[in-house]
Amino acid sequence: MGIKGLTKLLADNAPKAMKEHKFESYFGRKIAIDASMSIYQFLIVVGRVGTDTLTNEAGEVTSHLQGMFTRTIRLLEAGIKPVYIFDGQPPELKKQELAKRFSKRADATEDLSEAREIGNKEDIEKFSKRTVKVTKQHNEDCKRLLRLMGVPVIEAPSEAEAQCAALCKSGQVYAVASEDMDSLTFGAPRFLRHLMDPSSRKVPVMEFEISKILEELNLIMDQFIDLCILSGCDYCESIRGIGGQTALKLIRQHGSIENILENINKERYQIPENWPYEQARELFKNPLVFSEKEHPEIKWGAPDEEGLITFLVNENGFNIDRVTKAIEKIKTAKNKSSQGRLESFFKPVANTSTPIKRKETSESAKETAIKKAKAAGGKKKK
DNA sequence: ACTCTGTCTCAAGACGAA
DNA sequence: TTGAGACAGAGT
DNA sequence: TTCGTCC
Repeated sequence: MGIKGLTKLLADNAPKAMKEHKFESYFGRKIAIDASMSIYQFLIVVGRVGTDTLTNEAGEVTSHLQGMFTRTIRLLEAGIKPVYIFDGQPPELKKQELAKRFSKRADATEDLSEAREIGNKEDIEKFSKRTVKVTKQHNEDCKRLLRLMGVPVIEAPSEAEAQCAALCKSGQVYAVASEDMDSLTFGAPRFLRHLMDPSSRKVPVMEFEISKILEELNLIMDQFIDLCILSGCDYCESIRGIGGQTALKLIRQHGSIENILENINKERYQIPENWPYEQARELFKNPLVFSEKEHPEIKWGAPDEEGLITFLVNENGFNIDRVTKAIEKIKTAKNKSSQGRLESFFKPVANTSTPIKRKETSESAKETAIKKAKAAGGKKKK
């Protein structure tokens, strides 16, 4: 779930800390990406018609491979150097949350068989999406694929998001790309949202810098973490009746959760029993991650052409022409970006963030989108 | 009236031929 | 899974 | 731009 409402909270209270950037401006940059999140999305959506997905001869799902393959090529073609981070063991505190998700999936499985009996297509599709789970096998498949592509893979000891943030803190990558706002709470200095979107949608890449967020909110990192816990995170409950806005007010007023608890009206606000906010804070502040020396060196290599053909074509039924063409793309992209990042390419574009709201009424949605795109494009340079 | 929270719903990739 | 948007209801 | 296909 990430941090509840954090995007909106930042848009309202720290708009200058968010900047729009062009996808192309990340040429030559090393970017850390949480793999599980992507795999999950691919399994849900790639090639799905009803309950069917893309599969190989043996009937095993290949949607995640198709998705990971094409997306990674897109990144490489843009000159981006991705490194994928895989999840390890979840922390104890998150187990409760995971248990909830597990039972939801179980419910969905029941709903699914019910829907099957009735034969409602839409329901079948809806419920089957909810039963999707990223398995060990999916993860292993993707690791193998990425290694064959010459793209580095890191297996985190615990939370992938935390490992991503650590890589960014130590300067091994330029930024963390994710849709999960947790990255900021883990202290990723530079965080990108919607990195993958701009191709098909009109959403620009949104870049957050934690230092600017802290500056603009006038908080120190510890207070920001407390703010996130109060707003609602994966590790523990929050206080009913307190959302982002109120949390920010309270943190500004009292400085820490401890002080808030001392001063708050406990008649009005129910503090959860045995509230483990201190442990949650510790998980954000000092998460279990590998240091630079503890994980393999991050290197981008040449693709293993034979290996890719064996894996994708022979084992998973991919079309050989497509794979061959794709390999060519990888090689071309590699040559182009091997000189690294030309700084002259990268003119600092001073663009301010635009608060994102604006309601679109039914039919004019398309038009509005076009107008927006034009307006944004025109404003950027002057 | 206004602000905030909580609950519900929805949609979700990438490509290229037409 | 994730966020966002629309809505209702509670509190100020 | 839209729509069907990828496996």
